[in-house]
Amino acid sequence: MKIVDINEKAVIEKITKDELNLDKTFNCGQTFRWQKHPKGIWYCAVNNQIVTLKQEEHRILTNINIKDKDWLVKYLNLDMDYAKEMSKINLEKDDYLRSAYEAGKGIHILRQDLYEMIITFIISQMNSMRNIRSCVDKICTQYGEQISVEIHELGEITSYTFPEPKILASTTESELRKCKVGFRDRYIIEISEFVYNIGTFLPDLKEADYNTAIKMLKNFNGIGDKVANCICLFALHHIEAFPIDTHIKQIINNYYNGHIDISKYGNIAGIVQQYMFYYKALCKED
DNA sequence: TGCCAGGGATAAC
DNA sequence: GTTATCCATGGC
Repeated sequence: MKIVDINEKAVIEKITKDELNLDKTFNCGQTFRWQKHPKGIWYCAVNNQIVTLKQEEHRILTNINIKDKDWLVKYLNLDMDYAKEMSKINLEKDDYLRSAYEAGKGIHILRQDLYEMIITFIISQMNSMRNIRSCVDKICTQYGEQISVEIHELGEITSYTFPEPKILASTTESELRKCKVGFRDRYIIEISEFVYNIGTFLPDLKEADYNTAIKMLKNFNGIGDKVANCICLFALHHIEAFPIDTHIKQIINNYYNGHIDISKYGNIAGIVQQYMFYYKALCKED
């Protein structure tokens, strides 16, 4: 894999769907904002711009200026060889993971915006993936900023940014409930107020190690063990984090005799978790 | 209709 | 330290 410059746009060369699969990566439950245009191009308002990604057989085309290639590498976690990492895990006696890895190959763990992940995974509690996407959509269209851009193959496309903490800190519970977040309204407003008032909090959280980050996050109402681990995994890139939700619990009960020793997955337990989650929740295999 | 969805807070023991 | 109940909302 390498990134080259074609007409000032970054192109990811020599990358297959087994190495990075955009469909799986954007549909696997870690992000709820990327949209796929009918013409097959993924787009989303991230990094203060509309980013487009088009997967071809051996390369990925972008609208990103070559100057921002470092951001792209970090966001898509192109600086990690997933096959190499997985080769360190013994799959021989781990039938479920072997199947899950085969199904989920190509998923990457994104490095997403911290505040967005905090709010998104507060919304995720006791909610369906479909509803989470709907809530996040409504929050962005009601509170975010509209961005439009002209893309050669698509014409003008429009997307909305995820709102800044300041915006949700100053809304009301009844206004926020128009986004159908239900009982999670006060959690969202409370943490938005805190993040806005204590400007050092998010930077400190980014500097913290995994265990410290979990403790800092669980201090808030609405963030427990599972949500804290999702935030650590999808925003802070603590890829040792292993969120246990209702699907993972069922996997543990049905395929691991009620207990799983995640130490055998070393420091990439989060990647393993994501293969399992994708296989169980999104491949409809049973 | 009742049950479940990428859970967590609270009260009760 | 564990357990039961409730919390909005939508799909099936």
